[in-house]
Amino acid sequence: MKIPPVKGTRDFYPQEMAVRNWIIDGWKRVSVRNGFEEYDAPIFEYLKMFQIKSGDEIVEQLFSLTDRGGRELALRPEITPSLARMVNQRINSLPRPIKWFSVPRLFRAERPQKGRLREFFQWNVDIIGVDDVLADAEVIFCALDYLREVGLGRDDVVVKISSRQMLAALLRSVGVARSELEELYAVLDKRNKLPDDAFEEMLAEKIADEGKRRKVIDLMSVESIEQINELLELDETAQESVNELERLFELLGVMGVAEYCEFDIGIVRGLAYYTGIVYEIYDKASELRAIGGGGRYDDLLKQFGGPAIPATGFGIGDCVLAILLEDKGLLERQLPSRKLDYFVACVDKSYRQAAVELTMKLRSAGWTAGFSYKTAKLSKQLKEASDQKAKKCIIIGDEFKNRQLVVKDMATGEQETVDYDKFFSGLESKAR
RNA sequence: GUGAGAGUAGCUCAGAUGGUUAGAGCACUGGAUUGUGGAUCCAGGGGUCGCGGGUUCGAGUCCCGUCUUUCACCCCA
Repeated sequence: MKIPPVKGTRDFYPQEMAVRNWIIDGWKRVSVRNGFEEYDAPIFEYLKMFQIKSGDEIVEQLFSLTDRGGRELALRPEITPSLARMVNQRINSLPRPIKWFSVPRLFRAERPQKGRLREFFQWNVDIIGVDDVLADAEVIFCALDYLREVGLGRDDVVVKISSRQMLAALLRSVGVARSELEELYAVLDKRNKLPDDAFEEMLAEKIADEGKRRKVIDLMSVESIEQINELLELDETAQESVNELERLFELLGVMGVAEYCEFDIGIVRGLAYYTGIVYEIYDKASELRAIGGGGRYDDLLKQFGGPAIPATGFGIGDCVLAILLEDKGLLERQLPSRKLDYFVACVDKSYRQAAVELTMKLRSAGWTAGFSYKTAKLSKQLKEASDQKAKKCIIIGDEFKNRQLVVKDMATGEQETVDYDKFFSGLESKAR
């Protein structure tokens, strides 16, 4: 009976595994050099943990189960709640700022489509305990540091940035009630995803008043922070958040990544918990869904039963990123790394044991070494050596009776006969 | 959850109007070559044609269902 892979999952053959490792190793390396420490949490949590933040709607999109003790659990669809829990548990003993990252494997029971699967990896980088917009700039830099390193330039990716707090203040100043904001965000989030008339139609369902609606549409059409000043009289909160955004762009300039960043008032994020700066990372051609996104979530730890501590961070998934990297031709070189330092061949069955023994000696000395399961035909063994990308091939033949080996350089084809003991004394000094 | 397209060997795909034993290239295994690899040539293995049901003397081909997949919508943490 053939059992197929589960819907929305991937098998990682060595080829795909090499790509996955390359992506994740890059995430980790960049996180560490930006001063972040790695953490992780269980792959399943109490179901209710994921309901706190997002409500019952989210439950439909979770893989959930009841264990034998009757506990209602769910495979994690994100790691931020676990992060909040972990930080809250030790909030009084953790030195601040808390700069942590993680590469969790996540699960969402959605219908798979381009760039979205049911099981995936996500790079999460967060700074907890810093109010300053400098922290937002630092995590954005961290994301760009990675993207730049793997070869994505300013013609490939863009970070679109706005501020929830500013948007809220501006909407209130044009007459939108505080209680209407939440629902409106969902519509405004579509601003960049819909044609103008469809967007306006959708907006009309939320805002009946023509004049008020016009003002919102005008507001959502601004293309720069300066334009906001021209369009509206700013109250104190609005001015504060505009200043904050301006400072963020200034800092991104200092960090040398300004050309990757642009203001876009249409960035709202679907998620309710964002409180300040929000951003999404897109491919420049905007052909794919968002590569990642993030923002400030100053109230989240409190919602999870902790003190009110400011926090900011982002997440980047592996699916869209891999598609973009593939499109840009940046994955071609990521092949499985089965590269042998030495391949040990023997010309005759009688030398087989010597070949095995020699191979193990090489391995113990720290070299990557292999031998063939075939003993017939040297030519076959040499073919196997080149298939496995061996740098050198050691041939054990009749010279071995005089304790000598033939060492062949597979790249140049040159070979020399060397004394067995000399070969090993030379090797060990090299390995150190 | 809604809508549309697709499913033949590990991969890419042939297989008019239903008709004997379902093919090719690549990949894989072996040989040509008993102490010298990447090439070439030759040979071989590999398929319940996604699965189930129906129509028919006969189904890879037509019909229905189902699963998977792709794309879009919903949603996007």
